[in-house]
Amino acid sequence: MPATTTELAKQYRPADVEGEILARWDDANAFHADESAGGNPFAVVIPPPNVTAALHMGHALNNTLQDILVRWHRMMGDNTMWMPGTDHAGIATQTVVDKRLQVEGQPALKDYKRIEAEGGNGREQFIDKVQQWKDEYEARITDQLVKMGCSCDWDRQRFTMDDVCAKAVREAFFQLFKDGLIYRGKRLVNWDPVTQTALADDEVEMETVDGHFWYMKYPVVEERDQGTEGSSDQGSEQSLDGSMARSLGRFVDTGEFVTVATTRPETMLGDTAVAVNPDDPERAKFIGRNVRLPIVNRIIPVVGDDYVVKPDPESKDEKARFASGFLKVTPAHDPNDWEIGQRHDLSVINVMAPDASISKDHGWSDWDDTPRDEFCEILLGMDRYEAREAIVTWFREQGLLDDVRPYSHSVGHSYRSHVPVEPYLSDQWYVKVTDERLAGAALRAMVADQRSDSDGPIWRDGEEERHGGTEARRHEESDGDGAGAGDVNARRQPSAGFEGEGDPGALRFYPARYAKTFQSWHENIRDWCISRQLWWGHRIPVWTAKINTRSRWLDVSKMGLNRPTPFGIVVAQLTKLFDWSDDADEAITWDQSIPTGTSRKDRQAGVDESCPTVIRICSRDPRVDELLTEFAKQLQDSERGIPIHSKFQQLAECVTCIERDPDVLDTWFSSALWPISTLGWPDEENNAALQTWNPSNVLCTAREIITLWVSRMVMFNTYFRGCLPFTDVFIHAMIQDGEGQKMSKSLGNGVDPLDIIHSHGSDAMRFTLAEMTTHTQDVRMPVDVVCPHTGEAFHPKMITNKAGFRVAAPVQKCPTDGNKKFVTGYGVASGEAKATDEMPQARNTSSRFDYGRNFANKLWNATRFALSHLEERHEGTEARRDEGSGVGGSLVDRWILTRTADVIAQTDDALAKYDFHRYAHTLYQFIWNDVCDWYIEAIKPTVKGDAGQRRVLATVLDVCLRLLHPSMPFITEKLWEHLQASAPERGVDGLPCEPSELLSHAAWPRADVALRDEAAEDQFERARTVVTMIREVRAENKVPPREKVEVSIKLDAELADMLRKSEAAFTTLANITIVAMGPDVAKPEHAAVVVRPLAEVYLHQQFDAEAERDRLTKRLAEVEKNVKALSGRLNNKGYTEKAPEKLVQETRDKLAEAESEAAKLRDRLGGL
RNA sequence: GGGCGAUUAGCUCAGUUGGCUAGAGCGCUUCGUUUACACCGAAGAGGCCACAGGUUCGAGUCCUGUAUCGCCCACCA
Repeated sequence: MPATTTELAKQYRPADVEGEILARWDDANAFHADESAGGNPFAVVIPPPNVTAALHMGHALNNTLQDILVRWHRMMGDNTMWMPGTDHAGIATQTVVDKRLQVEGQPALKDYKRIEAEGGNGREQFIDKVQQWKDEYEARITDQLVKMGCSCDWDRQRFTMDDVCAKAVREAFFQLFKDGLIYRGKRLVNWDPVTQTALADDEVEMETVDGHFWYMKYPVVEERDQGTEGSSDQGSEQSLDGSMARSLGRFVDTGEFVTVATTRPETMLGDTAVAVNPDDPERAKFIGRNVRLPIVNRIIPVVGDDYVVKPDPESKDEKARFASGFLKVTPAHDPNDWEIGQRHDLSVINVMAPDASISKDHGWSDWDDTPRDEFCEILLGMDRYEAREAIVTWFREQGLLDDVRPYSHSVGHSYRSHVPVEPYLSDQWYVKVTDERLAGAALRAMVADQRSDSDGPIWRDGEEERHGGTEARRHEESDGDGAGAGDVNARRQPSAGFEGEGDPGALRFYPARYAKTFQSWHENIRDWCISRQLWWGHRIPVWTAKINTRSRWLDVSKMGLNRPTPFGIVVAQLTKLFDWSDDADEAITWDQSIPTGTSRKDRQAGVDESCPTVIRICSRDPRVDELLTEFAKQLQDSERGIPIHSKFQQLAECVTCIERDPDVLDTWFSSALWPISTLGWPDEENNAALQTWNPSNVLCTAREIITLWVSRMVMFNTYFRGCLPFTDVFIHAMIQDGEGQKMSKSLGNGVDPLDIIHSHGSDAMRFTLAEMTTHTQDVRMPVDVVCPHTGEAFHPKMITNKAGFRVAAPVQKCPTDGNKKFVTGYGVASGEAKATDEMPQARNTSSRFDYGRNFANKLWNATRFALSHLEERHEGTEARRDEGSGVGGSLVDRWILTRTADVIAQTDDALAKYDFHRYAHTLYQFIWNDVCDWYIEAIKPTVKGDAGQRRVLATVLDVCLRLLHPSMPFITEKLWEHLQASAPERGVDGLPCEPSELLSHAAWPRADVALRDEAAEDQFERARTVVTMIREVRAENKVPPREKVEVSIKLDAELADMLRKSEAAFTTLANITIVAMGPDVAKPEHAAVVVRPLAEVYLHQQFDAEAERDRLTKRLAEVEKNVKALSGRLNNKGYTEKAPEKLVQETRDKLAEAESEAAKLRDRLGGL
């Protein structure tokens, strides 16, 4: 295509270029990777953005950095694949959609829940609504990524809930279940009593609340028929038993009291112990005794637990100042108490209904067994805060309230309903990540030099005991395989990519400090709750069947089965139906359910392990779900007398009821599989993509996600494939606003990348983001607004909002026309202002991106200049390499080539270390200062007639475009097209420039060491110094820049010779005519003088005594200061004796030079 | 409460094993529209490197402590 500089606008206009370049890449399917292509594999998986919202600046940063790495490796010839996709983001998306439905006045979640409860398909209907949202935002996110220039393999785009990923999720769940690493257990969840759902931890907002500490007295009791002393030993054991409480009559108050301190008196109804610190000298003696819980009259033990803070009124620790030393233990309503309960095997008594009112019907297991006061019944049905008032009043009236002290503390609130969350006991699914095979494997995955061994053994014994994985352990034992890590690896299929870099033990963090976060997380990890009471997500593939206890054993032998268990019967039936033949073990597994009481005693009550009443079935075969759905329906129908289909009859004899688990999996479960699910795992056979690109090479992410995501990917990838998900983890900074606040939707300070692309262009955004990326944690980006009336960008008027954040005032005035107004992102987000036709919403922008925009424009114009000269080769001055002056023969040419070679090396080094700042900064300085300010200026007088020089120019430009392409893909691709047309022959010895249709596919530059020319660098440096001297004296003497002046220069012969060789360049740069130059040049009359060690420059006919005296005096002061510092250093004996000789010699040389210059300056001053 | 980071020019930030006469971009001052670029060029001004101790011949850089800001984790006695 004919391309001439006339086509290039005087200014770079991104909007004119970006669309066209995107189309070219698209036409060429430029970023599609072929797994069979060979070469070093290089893979990156995108951290899949949530489909909750459009991308913001943090995503722009994250994806820019990935794209830089990906484009770099693609150009280096690696088999490069960047996997794009999005995350379904369970609760966040469900909530956002629910909110939108509410705002739009449409049926919302609660309506669909009602439909579902009434037997309709509310669940499906609601999921459809979420699906619509997902489609909309997935498209929007993809559009944003495309417009940012992300070179993802769009043919492979995935979504965490698409079929491919769902298959992986199901398989992973099945395997973990089968291996005893998934279990069902009780846990306190963050319960929102208003919306009546569990909340994830990150959906809980901490707010400081002014409350009180109440000090309540519990009477100490002892058994009547024993002495007053030493009754404790057997009492504590037995008091756990409900039968003990029934015989309260055996206990009498001793008249002693213990005083517990609490911020939540209402939970005392559920107390099952009082704890004291065993090291507490005053109170430890109570351990083993019992107290009577007032109101309820439950007899509860005093236990010793070092969690309890010892009281100390002088302590810095607020808790110690407020503590009474006795801690009431309410396992059902406090997470810490739950832990204490686990340690001491305490009963768990839940005294609240899901709406957080006091209730006896949700786990108040000893309601009928305690001789409670009548007052207890009055409390039933009260809201938790009413109950608090009532209970405090009761204690006061009974004289049992010791004290009340004001106390402010932080309390978790629901981000949805804004009420305090209630820790609430419920059944949940867990992954036993505390297992050696998971957390242990994650620790072993770390590269040795980043792992600190400070905290004893990597794996601590007895961990699972503390975190309550009892059921899972039992299962493991019953399976009898007790699979250790070696076992796991043994049955994994080894794959081509497993050796070397991807081996466990190769995981490395950049910057290294984040390895610590990773390590300590795994050393203190708790089992992972993976069930969520939501609709949007991967549904848990488990069916719960109730066993017909009457018939279950009778017919087993007659049925001819070799599995005399209810599970065996189910399997036998399903095997027949699905023709699994001998592979049933591979297709289906089960978990004998234990009634989910919470103390060991509860669990044991009435449970005969050989005769479970309920089994949980998990299958890796999705067809089972369809079949069991049908079966479940038939079972229901059969209650209405409809006969069961013959194929289900045998099943129906042993199963009375079956239903699918209603919960979905935590979003992070599918995210944890992302590196393998996207590549088609679990299919290993003939799956070249998986073999090639797993492990991938680097994960780029923000640090907040190390625990949530990185950890789990490492554990799962290691467990399922025996290799790492990636070898490098690069953690980049978080972008804050100009006030140092996190960017967030609610503050309206988030910036849409498309807004920046609109105001500055994609390349400018990317390059600036790269330049901002240092190895610190956070970077600030002041946010400006663009007046929608005039397009003017300015810093908005800020206010402090109610929560104390600095935000843009909701309504702003146009800076040029005060009558026109507009609203800001904060105004809209906070609901304080609404966008209208007269008052539209402003786009955000930031002047930070001027840096990249100006640089893009500089590159654009430098290229325009270069191309206008390169085209002239058509006019008959056809160049052959090494002809005439020779390629790179002149000093400036040799200099720019050696600089180019140096910059290539620096660029490689920076990128290899994920040092994006240095990458961008190096190129910025090189292109702007070296290429534009010096090289191009220097060659202006000669380039037209010097074909060799044009070759160098074309080569340097070529290399600049290649090096810059990863960060500025659009402008460089566009300019590449023109360069191809104007100068198809490029490259010099030692720096080949192989042609390529697309710059995206061009080879990464590689320079021969022979191109390095230290002499040229040194010589050019001296020439540059002389030019700068001349410019300085010109400016001081107010010589207009365009005026050519006559100059004589006194310098040594070698330098004079060199400058004469490059005279055209030299005189152009300084805009001078040389009158005389050499060691013997004398100062002419009426000449201005500038003196440096290197040379003395005389500006003819510019003598101005005053300016001269000023300049020389000023310089002399500087030099004298320097002399003083240098000689001071040399006079220090310690320095000359201990510092390296080379350094000392350098100092001596510098001093000599400075002294010589000082002498000359004094001489000149004397001559004035 | 535990952990991590930051504090360097008016602003946003570099400064890699201690050797610094401390740098960049923006902003500011002076000059300038010579045909690549005013999103530009030339020349300049501007810093007790948060504070206090220590190690060292030598500290922006290493150690200890203090202050302020930010982030992550934990946290309802």
